[in-house]
Amino acid sequence: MVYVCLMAVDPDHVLRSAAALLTRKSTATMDEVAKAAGISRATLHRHFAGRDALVRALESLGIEECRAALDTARLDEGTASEAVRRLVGAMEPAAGLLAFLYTENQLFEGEEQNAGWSLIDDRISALFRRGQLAGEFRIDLTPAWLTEALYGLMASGAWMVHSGKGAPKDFQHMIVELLLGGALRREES
Amino acid sequence: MVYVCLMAVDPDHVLRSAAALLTRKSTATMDEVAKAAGISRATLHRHFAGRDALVRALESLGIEECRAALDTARLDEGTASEAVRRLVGAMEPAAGLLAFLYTENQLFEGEEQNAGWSLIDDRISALFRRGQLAGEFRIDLTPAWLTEALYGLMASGAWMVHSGKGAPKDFQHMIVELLLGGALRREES
DNA sequence: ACCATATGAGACACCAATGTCTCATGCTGG
DNA sequence: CCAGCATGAGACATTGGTGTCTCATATGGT
Repeated sequence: MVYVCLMAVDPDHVLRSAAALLTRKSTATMDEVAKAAGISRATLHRHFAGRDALVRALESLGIEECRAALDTARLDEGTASEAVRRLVGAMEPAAGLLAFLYTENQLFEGEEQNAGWSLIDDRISALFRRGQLAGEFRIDLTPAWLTEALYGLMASGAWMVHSGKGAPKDFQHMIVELLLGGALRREES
Repeated sequence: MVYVCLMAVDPDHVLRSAAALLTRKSTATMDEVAKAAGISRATLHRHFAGRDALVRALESLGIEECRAALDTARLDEGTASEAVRRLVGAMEPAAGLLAFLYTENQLFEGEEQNAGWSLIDDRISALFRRGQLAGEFRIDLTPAWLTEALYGLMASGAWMVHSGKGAPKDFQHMIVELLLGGALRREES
């Protein structure tokens, strides 16, 4: 007879609470993370061996959300511009978590889970490359740089929204318009 | 009789060493910082009361470098586009330090030294606003967002160079072209 | 009703980094 | 040469966070 999850704590809920907290305060202690999730530190420790394990799990969550966003954005359909717009919209909910991981991962430099990120980078880079081949995007900016810039702009956008200096509803527009159109005004609308 | 700095350690040299190190490893200990500067931890501690004081000093250094970059870029001269290009070029040496402070300052949220940053933000925002008033920049992206985006792109650029995925010589071009022109290809060259 | 399991609360040792101290050793100016 | 001071090295206590443990309790299945 197998006893499955009696008063089980939802690990996903814990992860999302942790993500929300660490997004705001990246140095939050295990105790704070536990309180934020509404559980005790002991229980938190039962589900995640330690802080490293927690961050790893958060990284996996981030990778998974990115993958899901990439899927729902259907990068192969329509013009590359439209795909970029969909992508930014789909990734918006994960922007805060990504910003946290973006700054945290410099510590795990040259580690293992980079494979997961590489896949995501590749898919985004491929999108920009598709736009270049279609004559839609300029070719003097490498897909790798455009990908990195997309991350940076999403982090800036998330920071702007989080600090109250920008409205969440403008998130997608701000990023897409700047990334694709740039700051220069165009005569041809 | 006043004895002035006999075997004095150059505080500026210490700060720059610390900046270079913390740019790469933001969690470096005081011991590592001291070793990087070629001094003992005791001496480091004599010059900077603690880690907080060190970070504060680094923040002041960053503010000062930004101010200097703003001055040398002569934001009032020529077109706003040219001024932006000069600004990015002038700020490039400080990009790594800025990226470090950018992630570190979320801890000192709502503190005092923000006044220094506000001045810098204002000058950059004013530049973008000037470009808008001159009909050079589009008006649907706020100066505040353009400023934030500039920071984000510089951080991404610094990361790209630091990780070896991009050449330092491309730093200015990558950022300015994307920020001003965007990713879309233009028929009118 | 009973038992198995997960949880909460707390105690505990441990570790890394910090901050403070002392002392010996240099160097520099007079 | 000598006095004075900054430095380097190291010892030391302290702190904050972590990881592990135990025990009491509540809950859900049988």
